[in-house]
Amino acid sequence: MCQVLEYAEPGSGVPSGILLRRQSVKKGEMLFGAEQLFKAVYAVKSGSFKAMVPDLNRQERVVGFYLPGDLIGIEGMANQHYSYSVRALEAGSVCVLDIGRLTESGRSTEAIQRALIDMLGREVALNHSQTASLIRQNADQRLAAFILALALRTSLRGLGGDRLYLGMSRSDMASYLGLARETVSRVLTRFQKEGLIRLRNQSLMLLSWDGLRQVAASR
Amino acid sequence: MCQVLEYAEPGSGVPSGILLRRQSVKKGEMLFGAEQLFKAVYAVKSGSFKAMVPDLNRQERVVGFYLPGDLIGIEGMANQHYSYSVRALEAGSVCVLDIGRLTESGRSTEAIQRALIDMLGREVALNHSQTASLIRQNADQRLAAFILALALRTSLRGLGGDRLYLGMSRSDMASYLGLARETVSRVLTRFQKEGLIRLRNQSLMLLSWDGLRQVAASR
DNA sequence: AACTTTCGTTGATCTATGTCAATTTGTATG
DNA sequence: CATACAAATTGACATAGATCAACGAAAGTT
Repeated sequence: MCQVLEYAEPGSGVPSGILLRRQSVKKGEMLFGAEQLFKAVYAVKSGSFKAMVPDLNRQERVVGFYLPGDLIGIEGMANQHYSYSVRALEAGSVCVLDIGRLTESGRSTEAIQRALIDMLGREVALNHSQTASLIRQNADQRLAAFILALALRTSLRGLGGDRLYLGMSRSDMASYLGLARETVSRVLTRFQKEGLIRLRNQSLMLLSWDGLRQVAASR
Repeated sequence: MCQVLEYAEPGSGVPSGILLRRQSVKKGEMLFGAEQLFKAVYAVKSGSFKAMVPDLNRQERVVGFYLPGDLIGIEGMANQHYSYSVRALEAGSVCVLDIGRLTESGRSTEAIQRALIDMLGREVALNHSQTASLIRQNADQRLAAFILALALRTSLRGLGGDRLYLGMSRSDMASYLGLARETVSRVLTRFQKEGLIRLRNQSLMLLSWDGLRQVAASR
C-alpha cells in the first residue's frame, strides 16, 4: 500500500521534488477540504480519519475512513484538487508527502509513477466491489461487513484485530453505510445480544468472527 | 478521457511496446472475464458494454456501462488481472491497446504514465461521488440521475443527447442501480406519464431535461 | 410461420427500515 | 460538582420498495 513511502524514506535516496515531513493532528482537525488545491498525499501514522463529500441540500456525507497505514488523497493528483474533505476522528499523526510539485515539473521517477498507478488501480478495483455490495445489502449485512473490514484492516497493521476502537460516531457509520443512525444502533445492540460482538462506549470487541461472516454473506 | 489513445494513434509516433488494433464484437460477446489475466485496455468505438462482478451466492451484478469513447480495463493494470467481466450489449467495435507488456518491461514513456494516473484518479473520484449518491437516493432519484448521466455522456460524444438507445435490459439497470426490475419498470412508466421521457422499446427520448434534474435533486 | 424463451409490465401483498418522539447516557463547560 | 449539550438508545408508526404472481410482448430458434 505504501510503496511510495518506501521509495521516499529518508536516507534511501529520496527522489527530487518530494518533501516528506511528519505532522500531528488534533481531534476534529481538518487535513484538507474538498475542492482545495492538491498539495500533498498523507500517510496515516496513528489515529483515524473520515472523508466527507459536501451533500447538496443536506449535511455532509461520509465516504470513507482511514486507519494507520492508509494513504489519503492520492486521487487528488489527477484533478489538481481533492474530491473530499478529511477530518481527524481523534488525535493522531500523519506523514505528509509533498508531491504536488512532482506532477507540475513533469520531471519524475518511473518508480513513483508506477507505484501511484498500482495504488490507484487497487483503489478503483476496491471501490467497484464495495459499491456493488453496499447497494444490495440489508442493514445487518452492511454492518457485519463493515465491522469485519475494520477488523481485517487493523489486524493487517499488526494490532490484534478483534479489539477495535471506533473513533467515529454512530451517525458517521450510518452516513457511510447509507442507514439511519437509529438503525445502526439497533443492529449493533442486537449483534451484541446475539453474542457476535461486545460493545462498550467506543471500543468494540469481536466475539464471533465466523458469526459475523455468516451474517455478512447471508440472504 | 482518451489521452492514451491520442499518444498511441497510428502515425503519431506510437511508443514502442504498445500494440494497437481494431476489433469488432458481436452482441453478447465477452471482452474479458473477471480474474482473467490483464492483457489490454479497450477503447469503445461503437456499441455499448456492461461490466459485471460475480456475486457470491446470487447471479452476477452489473457495476457499470461503457459507451463509445470510454476506456475499459485500465484498473486491471495494477493487479495484473481484471476485476470484472465485460460483455457487449449490442454489436460494436473496440480499439485494443495491447499494453500488457508495457508494465512488464518497465521501459515506458512518461506521457503515457501521466495519462494513466490522470484517468485512474478521475475514475476514483467519480466512483466516490457515485457510491455516495447511490446509497442514499430513492428509486426515482436513482433513475433520473442514471438517465441524465447517460444523456450527458452521449451528448459529450457528439450525438444529440436527448435521444438515447438503451442497450441494456431493465434487469441490467435494476442490478446496476440496486433496485428490483419491477421497480425500474414502474418508475420509467411513471416518468413517461409525467411527461419527463418518451419510451419505446429500447429507445428513450428525453422530453424534460430540467424535470429530470429536479427529480434527481429532490428530497 | 409456429414455437419457445426471455423480457417487460402491472397488480396485490409484506417487510425492512426510515421517521418522529421520548428517554438515557455520555461529554464538555462553567 | 452542577449544568448544558450532544450522542445513543429504545419504542411506535408510516412507507418505499421487495417479493410473489399473472400476463402480454419481443426476440431468438427450428
